[in-house]
Amino acid sequence: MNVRTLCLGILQFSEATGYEIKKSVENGMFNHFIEASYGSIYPALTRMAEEGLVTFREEAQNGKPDKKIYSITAAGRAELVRALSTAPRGDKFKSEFLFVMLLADLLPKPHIAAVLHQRTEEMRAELEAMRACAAQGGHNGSQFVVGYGAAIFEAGLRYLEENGHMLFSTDDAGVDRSTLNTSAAE
Amino acid sequence: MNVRTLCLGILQFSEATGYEIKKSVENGMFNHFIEASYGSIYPALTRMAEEGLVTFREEAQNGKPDKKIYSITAAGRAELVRALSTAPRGDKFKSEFLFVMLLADLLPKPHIAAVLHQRTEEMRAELEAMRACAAQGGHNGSQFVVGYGAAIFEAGLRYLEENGHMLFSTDDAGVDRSTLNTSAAE
DNA sequence: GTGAACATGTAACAAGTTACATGATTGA
DNA sequence: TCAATCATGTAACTTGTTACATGTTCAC
Repeated sequence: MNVRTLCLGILQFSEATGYEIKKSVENGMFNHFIEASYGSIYPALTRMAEEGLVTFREEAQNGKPDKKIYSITAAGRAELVRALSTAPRGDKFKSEFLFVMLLADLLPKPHIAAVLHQRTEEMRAELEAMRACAAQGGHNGSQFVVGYGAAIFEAGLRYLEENGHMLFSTDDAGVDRSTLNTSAAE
Repeated sequence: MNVRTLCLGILQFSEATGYEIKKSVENGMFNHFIEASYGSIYPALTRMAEEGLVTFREEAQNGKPDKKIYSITAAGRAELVRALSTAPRGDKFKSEFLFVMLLADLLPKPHIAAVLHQRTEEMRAELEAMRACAAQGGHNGSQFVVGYGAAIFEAGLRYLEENGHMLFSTDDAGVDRSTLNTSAAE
């Protein structure tokens, strides 16, 4: 999924400026599974306006550049539906944190403890933010999506709390050379 | 985290060819939070060999190109530790599936049902593969990491099973225009 | 005899991020 | 007075993916 579709999806909820789109992706209800920067949002909006997928009206401002408030058009909605209709690709999850934990043996234990603690706190904060969003309600889709995020974060957090100690038990046989490449499919 | 660090981390477990690194990232125990393609692995390995972070011995093969079996060096290990010591960036989760669910209103219900069903089956399969990996054991780090993945997938799967129906209830007030951009921090 | 697995490598391309440029206002 | 928020936009840069090139063996 590209930034274009992302913008169309957000504009489907309500008209917005590029700035607002960025903010809603950064702090809003969906920040846990979506991402985009100004450098990709602004060009996408400009191009889609040329193509008739969105329109905008300008609002003059004091000092700041004119505000461009974008709305999705019928053509844009059609394009959005088309994009949403192709089978979604599998979820992508990338975690530097887990990679560090995987190789925890190589690092001093106090450092591991610190990293673990910090990640726990981050997740606690994110979960709380999500629950606050969930409490505000919204339509079916957003409730479902926020609920999913909360479920995942809860599970992750609980796992860290209950299993973090694994990284410190002194079963120091070094790394296991036999099972790394073994997949269940083999 | 870049492909270089990724390769060093895997070589820390055991020597391997570029091909094997790719496979272990694709099907191995850690495929749920790591990713890399041949097009990034091979150049990384070549360059790191030039820099002395890894070494390799060649094994002649019939028909196939010579096998290059890479090992991490002391310098490589130092570089790995250095890379692992900088604070890990927050986890990144991207989900086209959730984005489609967010906008489920726009699509025919049978289609949503199909997408939901497919994602459920995919996750069920992935979870099973992960549990098989977990059963094989491994050192602390890998157990922790595989366990984390399993916990997350279990939670996600359970959520889909228990809440999928939300997307079909006929509370058709359209999309909610008021709560989209509202973050908990505001 | 057809496709998958094995095995390496490159070049063109895609997509997005970072950093910069500009500048008023507002709160700590 | 210093940082943050509001507001748009561009250009250079990173990073990695996709597709191609090559060729054998093995299982169905």
